[in-house]
Amino acid sequence: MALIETSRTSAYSRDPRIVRSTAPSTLGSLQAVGFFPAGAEIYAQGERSDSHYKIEFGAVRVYRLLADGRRQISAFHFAGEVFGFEADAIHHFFAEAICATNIRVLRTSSRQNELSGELLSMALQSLVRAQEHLLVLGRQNAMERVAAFLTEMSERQDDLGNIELPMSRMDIADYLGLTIETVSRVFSRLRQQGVIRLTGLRTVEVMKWQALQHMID
Amino acid sequence: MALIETSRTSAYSRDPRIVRSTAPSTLGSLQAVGFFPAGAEIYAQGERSDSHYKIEFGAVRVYRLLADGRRQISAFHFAGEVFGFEADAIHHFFAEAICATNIRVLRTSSRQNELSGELLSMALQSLVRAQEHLLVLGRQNAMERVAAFLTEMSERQDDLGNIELPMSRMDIADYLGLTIETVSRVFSRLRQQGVIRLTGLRTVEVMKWQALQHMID
DNA sequence: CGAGACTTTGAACCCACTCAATGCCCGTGG
DNA sequence: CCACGGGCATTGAGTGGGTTCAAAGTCTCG
Repeated sequence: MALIETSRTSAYSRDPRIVRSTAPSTLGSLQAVGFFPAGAEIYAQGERSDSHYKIEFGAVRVYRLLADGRRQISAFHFAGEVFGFEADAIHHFFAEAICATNIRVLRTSSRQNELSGELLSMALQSLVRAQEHLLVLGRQNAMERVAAFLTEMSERQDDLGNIELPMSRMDIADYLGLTIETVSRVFSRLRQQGVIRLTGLRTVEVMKWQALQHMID
Repeated sequence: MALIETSRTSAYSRDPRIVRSTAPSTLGSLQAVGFFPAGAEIYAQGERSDSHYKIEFGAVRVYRLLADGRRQISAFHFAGEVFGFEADAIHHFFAEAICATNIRVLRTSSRQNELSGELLSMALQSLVRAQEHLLVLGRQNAMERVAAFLTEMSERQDDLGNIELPMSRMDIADYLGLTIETVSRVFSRLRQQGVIRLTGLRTVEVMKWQALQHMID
């Protein structure tokens, strides 16, 4: 794969080699708990894949890179969710911890049928989310994308009204197919319109749900 | 769902009520073969979903609509493929035949485990395709999108070099998140550069594979 | 051969990007 | 405690690729 390490990720995130906190030793079918600090790589495109990953706490970004460094985050995952499904035992994407994250590795059992009902269900949820995100990337403008993002993040958290965003503006931009400047400008515009309040850099309070919903349909 | 019939689809495709050629009667677990002429609806967003669909011949588009008529095709499917996976027994998308198409309906069996291994595999293939398409829609320009499209269509057909495109320019545009004018302009540019030849309106011959590949990475 | 549907081409516009500078937050050290 | 610094985030000005609007061309099927 002609995928290269790019300058944009230079600083803090990729270099430190991470040691998983527990050994992947047990001979049963699910095991191995690992802690990943912010920015740590969980797996890389091209690696062999024989596991799924369940998040115990924290958050994960799954993404792809072009040779010139353009990045598309295909999904965010949060506590309780499972990710890392692959069709052919090869990882087609990169996965990194967004913040301090603990992950349980679910080794794909040879007796796959036992789990496949549950796995199928979770994979299908990922499929529907990805296909719905195609509409956002293909057909919605910047304002609609951010509105859709805030709505999605809110729906995936228990606390309604106050949204915690563990990811940076660059992560949001790379998820929405925008630049950080555009994301920032849209946040500002929503703030000026009184639709949201930025209670912290990574916390958003939605003041006018109706206005937000009206933007995405 | 606030999805409305839009003016763009006015003319030929949606109105004629289609009658499936065979009754969905049998009491076993997989049955009901149906023929769909070009433009016929296979299922609609919001309908109950208790089946998958296997294409015997023909081609299908799966898409979503916004209230104002903007459309995003999330996937094309061809002979031999299975589509219509849903996470929660409700269709989240529309599916239509692109051309004359025959479809076998696979009723989701209550003993889902028997099929789930195979179904899981096909669903995962759809998932990987959708996630890879996110990169195209989020981060690639018009030329790169068309090059990726031609490459994908070629890889999914046996005949290399000559690509059959059953779908219209509008379908291609709505798959790539572009307008028909842009798609047409890019085709023209590729033709002028000698990269492709348009042997028919719906047939493309690739003259310079290397140039095409160079565009997408 | 005519009509409608689809495609191609042209010209002007606009939204998001690029480039650039400033601001903010927080951890670190004097 | 405050000054400094680095990493993000915000804001501004100008540019450009794709869209929009419009018209001409082409294919197909009665």
